[in-house]
Amino acid sequence: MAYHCASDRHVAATKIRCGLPAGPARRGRIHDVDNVAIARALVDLADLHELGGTLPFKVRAFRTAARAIEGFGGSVAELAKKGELAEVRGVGDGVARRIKELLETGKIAEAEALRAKLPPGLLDLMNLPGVGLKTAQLVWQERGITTVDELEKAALDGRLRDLARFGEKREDKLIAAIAAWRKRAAAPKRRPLAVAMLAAEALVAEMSSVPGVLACDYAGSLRRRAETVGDLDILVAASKDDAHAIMDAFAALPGVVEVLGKGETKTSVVLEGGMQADLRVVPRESWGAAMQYFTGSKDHNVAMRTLAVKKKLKVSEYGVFDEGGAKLAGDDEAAVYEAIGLHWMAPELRENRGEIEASQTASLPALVELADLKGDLHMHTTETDGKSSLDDMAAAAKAAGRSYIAITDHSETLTFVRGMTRERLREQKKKIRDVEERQGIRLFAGLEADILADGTMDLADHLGELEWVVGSVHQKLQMPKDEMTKRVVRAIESGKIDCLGHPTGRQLGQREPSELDMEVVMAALAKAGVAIELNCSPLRLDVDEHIAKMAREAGVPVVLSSDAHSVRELDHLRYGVGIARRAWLGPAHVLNTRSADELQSWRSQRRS
DNA sequence: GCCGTTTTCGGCCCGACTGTTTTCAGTCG
Repeated sequence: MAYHCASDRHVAATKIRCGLPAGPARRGRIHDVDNVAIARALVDLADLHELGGTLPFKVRAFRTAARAIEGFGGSVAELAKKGELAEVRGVGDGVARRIKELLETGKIAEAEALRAKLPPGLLDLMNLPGVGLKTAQLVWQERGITTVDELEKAALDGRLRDLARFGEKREDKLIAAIAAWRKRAAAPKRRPLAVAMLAAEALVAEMSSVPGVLACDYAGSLRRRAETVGDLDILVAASKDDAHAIMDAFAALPGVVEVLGKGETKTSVVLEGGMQADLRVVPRESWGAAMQYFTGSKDHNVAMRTLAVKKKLKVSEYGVFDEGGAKLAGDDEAAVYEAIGLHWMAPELRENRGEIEASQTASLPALVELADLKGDLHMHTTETDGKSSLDDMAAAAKAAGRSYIAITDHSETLTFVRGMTRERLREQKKKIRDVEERQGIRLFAGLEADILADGTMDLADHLGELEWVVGSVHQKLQMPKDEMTKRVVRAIESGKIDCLGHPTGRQLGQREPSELDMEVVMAALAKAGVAIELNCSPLRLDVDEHIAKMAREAGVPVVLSSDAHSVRELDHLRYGVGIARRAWLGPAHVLNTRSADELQSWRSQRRS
């Protein structure tokens, strides 16, 4: 969905009740109102103002602030306590005042007052595709319709067709839109990065072989490597004469279950599994400008265009134009940036989090790349819950370009995966030496040792014999924040682990992260000289980009690990690289960009 | 309501598609 990935609609459509979290254990802890809840309250406020006829720019300001808060790294509630809300770009005095009220009282009186004036259900109408402010107001005022159910009934009865700018066709469309909306409401809205990437890569491969296609690639939040992706944006460069046939080919691809719309430049389809994909056909000479435009993010593009306007230039998906309409750039993405006085920026940086300023001053960071990763320090074998043998993992890792790996099966406590005992670890170490020699890749005899409930380490007296130890929490993930923080800090301070594995335990769309005071954990890591894992498994991506950024700022080395349970999963590293780049990590911030020898010397330095 | 190489007022991103019109409003991305 182009640069609207974190769209206002998305936030609004997945509304949750905002206010104080329920339950005796958390009562009164106002700082638990998180960024997402604050953002949703502001989107609600924007919707209410919009329906109430408030000035559009004021409505937009609330939405901008909501987006900024949703994407903000730290805790906005903490900032509010310190009176530093102005640190968030897009939050001024007005929004700060409303946030404070929300945190103190659990609601915004202004929103409640507006809501009281409006019939309940009206906001839901605006979440329907094709229904915006004007239509919602129209059906409410002219037909007294305030709920989706009423709207559906009116459309089925043919009671809408006489309204201004309505007709039979629109009625039919609305009925279909409501059905689709109901269906979608039951399905997950955003997919993990890996799911989206595999689908997009398949689409790009198919479209690349269609006659007339000069170039094809994906853009959108996927190109920016957001951890979850809403819609896919596929771009094709082609001449106008071929556009029609290319659209037909796209709509007829295997895996397409529904065509939502088809025009000269854009076709939208729904794929099996419910994901939406949009194809744009652009002229060859606009390829760079189109890639730039449809990669987003929205905030990045707005900031970039605002800069262009100041220089009396106009930027669109067709190019950069001067006042006289002369085209300055378009076919090449880097040239588009250069035309407005900026350096090209990696897509992962394009979130309007300082990258434009960095580009202006030529201080953009050099970002880590997959090829920089010399080793992979977390993987499993058939010895515990892996699906591939030690031999196969070593061979596959070498083939993938790694020069060393750590074998880190689970520890004894995890009985349900036949966790490793001391004896089996000693046996495995011998085998590792043998495989190492035969396969010609450096192997570290390691372990993913469990951090027990009290913060002590499983097999604690054996860890000193190992060459790489990942310490991870696998059980009792739901501890209260204070206890969990103490538990993890104790493990870090034990001197027995090299890296904290999947630190929050989250699984995208499946399991919420454990409650953890990350600032305390990060300080402990920095002090003890222990690394933090960015687990690249597409279901985890743990830690996220915000925590990875904290690590960079705290000087804590980050380890990008596949956590592979089969040879195929060694490929997971590429997803984590995207997250690391979004956190502005360079090769120097990532520990496994170092050689095996350098890694060992890092380890021994710490242990001395 | 926010913000500043246009700086405390006066701006605030731009184009395609759809369904309704017969020149365009509304919606979306």
